[in-house]
Amino acid sequence: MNISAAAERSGVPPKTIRYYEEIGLVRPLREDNGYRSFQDSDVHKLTFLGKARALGFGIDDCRALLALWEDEARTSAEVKRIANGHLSEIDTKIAGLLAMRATLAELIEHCRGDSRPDCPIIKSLEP
Amino acid sequence: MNISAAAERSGVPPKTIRYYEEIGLVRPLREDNGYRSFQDSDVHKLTFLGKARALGFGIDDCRALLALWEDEARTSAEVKRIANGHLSEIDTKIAGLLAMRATLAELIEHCRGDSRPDCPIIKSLEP
DNA sequence: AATGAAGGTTCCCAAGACTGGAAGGTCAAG
DNA sequence: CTTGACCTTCCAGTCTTGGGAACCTTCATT
Repeated sequence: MNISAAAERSGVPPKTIRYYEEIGLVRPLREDNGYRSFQDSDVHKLTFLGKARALGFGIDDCRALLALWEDEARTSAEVKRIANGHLSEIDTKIAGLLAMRATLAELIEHCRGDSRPDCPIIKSLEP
Repeated sequence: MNISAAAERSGVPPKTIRYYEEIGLVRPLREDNGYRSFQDSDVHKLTFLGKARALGFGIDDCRALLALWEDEARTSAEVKRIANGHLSEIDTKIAGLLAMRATLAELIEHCRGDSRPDCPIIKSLEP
């Protein structure tokens, strides 16, 4: 299977697949002509990676999760540990964004948004 | 005033100040020896930028807000427009993160996290 | 005067995770 | 044989810093 077929089946764009190969996440075989040759197992890995990325896992987490997936002796505790770490990061980001949002929304609420220069948003940024 | 003093007063690190100069957000004068020479107005701008960045505004928004701040003929409507645009982006990000968080939290909840390989988190990533 | 510390300067590299484009090889159909 | 759709590699850019090297200036101390 060529790269575009693998891309279509996995949902991961060709460019990204090449990048994943470059950083060692997948290792497709090569045809005599130099084209990458994807097995079903490669496509499965790519699909796995696509889903993990969609959940926001970073590349390093993806690498670890992929290794665990292929490790029959894995423990669910290790998987859970990684997932919990990622969850914490997400929560931190959400908290930061919510704080920003609250401040910003309040400023916007008090801004008349008319043709005058007077504006609490600008005012809040002033030294 | 040298760069480290300006950094201290504005709260913006020297490296970041140099970057802001590079992209034209501030234009400090230069001493004969080549050192940057910051006026109070430069420090005020940097402080303004620091606050705007802390609210999550992108560099382009910061540039626009800075211009509006210095424009006596500005309209609060224009400021509000930028702020609302940014609020939308924040809301989009929050929504994405909350969706991820919900999925991930549910998976984690159902993962026993023991020494066995069986794991709903990994399972959800499988093709 | 000489020296050393503490500042300043520029420039390059790294991050994360791709994405776009250029230059060129390969393949199947007409 | 040509066309067009693939494929390949390599280079560069994204965005906002942070780290560090190599070098210059200034000031204080020996």
